Amino acid sequence: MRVTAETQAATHERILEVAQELLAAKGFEATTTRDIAHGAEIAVGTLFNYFTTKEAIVATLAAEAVAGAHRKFGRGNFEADSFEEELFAFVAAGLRKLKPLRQHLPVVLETALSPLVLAGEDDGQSLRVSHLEAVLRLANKHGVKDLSPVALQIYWSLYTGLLLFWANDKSPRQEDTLALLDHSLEMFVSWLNSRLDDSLIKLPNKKELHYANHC
Amino acid sequence: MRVTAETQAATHERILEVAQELLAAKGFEATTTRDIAHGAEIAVGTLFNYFTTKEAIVATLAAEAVAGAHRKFGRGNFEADSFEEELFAFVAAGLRKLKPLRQHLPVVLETALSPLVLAGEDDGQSLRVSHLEAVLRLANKHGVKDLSPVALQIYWSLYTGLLLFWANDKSPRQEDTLALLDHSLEMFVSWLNSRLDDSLIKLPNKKELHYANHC
DNA sequence: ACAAGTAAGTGAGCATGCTCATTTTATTTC
DNA sequence: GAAATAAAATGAGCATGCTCACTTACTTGT
Repeated sequence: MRVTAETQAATHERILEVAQELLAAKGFEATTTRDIAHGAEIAVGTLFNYFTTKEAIVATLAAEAVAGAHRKFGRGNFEADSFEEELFAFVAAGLRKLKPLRQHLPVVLETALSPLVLAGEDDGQSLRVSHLEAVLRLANKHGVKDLSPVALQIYWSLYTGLLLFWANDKSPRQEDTLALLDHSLEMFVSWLNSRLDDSLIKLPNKKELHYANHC
Repeated sequence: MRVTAETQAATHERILEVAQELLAAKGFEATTTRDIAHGAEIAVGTLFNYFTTKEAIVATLAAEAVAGAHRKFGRGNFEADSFEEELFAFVAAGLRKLKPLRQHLPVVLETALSPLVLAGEDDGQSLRVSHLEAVLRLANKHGVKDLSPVALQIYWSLYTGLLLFWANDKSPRQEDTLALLDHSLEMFVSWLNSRLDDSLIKLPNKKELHYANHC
């Protein structure tokens, strides 16, 4: 069984390699599951023993690509700039790793990047969860304690919007995407700070007010 | 030919009606294009003379659903609250119209809701473009002049993030979504205001600084 | 009134993502 | 080492989104 386990890991890896090559060469639509299976020298049925859907393969590629960046920033041995600047560096590092998949990210938006998708999913959710965990670690490191679920969701909106924009960014070196990231984070972080201030001054929470009659 | 034109419009409408019924009854995946064609009493080929893809049908349903809200707020005869409150009411009105399609919105995220998708698309882009145009009108009405492309893109990130969240919102009356909307808009509008202030005080534009070496 | 031309309709058929009953391979038991 | 058992691989086949060569229906010119 040990031999089998190693073989399985090798097959898993081979599938991902072949998929990445074909994806880069022909794009997502033109790359059929038969192609991938053939390239990995397995049957189609075997392919689906390793990945539940074609999109899951891309999701896994994306998750593995950014895993490095997550680990690097998770160790916390990065020089401590401001929260905003470190967050910027973190996201930018993730983008660099994701570059080969740039144009194929929209196809995983629905599953891997969607918020609140039914839990239990293997590789899809890992991208979202591990990214948000890394953001939380960065926040805590800079004294921004316990981001609320709403704050995390807003961050996720901005992040997925950035990825979608990036996928279609035609500017020469994707500098438009970096500008968008810069402004998004500036807005997000200063909003976080203003909320911290509010809670210190203990202003009455008025957020219930003007959506009560819009339900 | 006039008779034909009317017939076409009727067929177009019948397709949408049938699609909406089947979608509500069985969901997007379980509703086949053969089902829709059969329900509309046309051949499958005819269906694809009217809509380029299955998703385009949903996109059209969504676009038509929100058209009413767009027109209402476009007329500008709405009592003038603050920009933030009117924007909230605008988006909330859109959500109410979209309610029957709530769970099916993710499938059009890739196409209809994606930013910068190659122009020329019929119904998909119309949702994005007309929504942003309505937001621009609201902004101008409240003295927020000429939202920059970046600001619009950030708004779109927040809006699509909201729709994705809404599609999976399990809270009894989707109050979580409204809370998310409230916070998103509060952050967005106060960020807009702070940018207005900045440009008045003519601070040197520092936005190029810290992403220059992250490309 | 008829022929020619044009636009819309049609559905058999294709491509492809995914399944599942069957076969093959690996491991354990005696 | 043979039989039994478990696990993994297999690929024919299914479902379905979409196409396209052909048919049908209607308009126009004479």
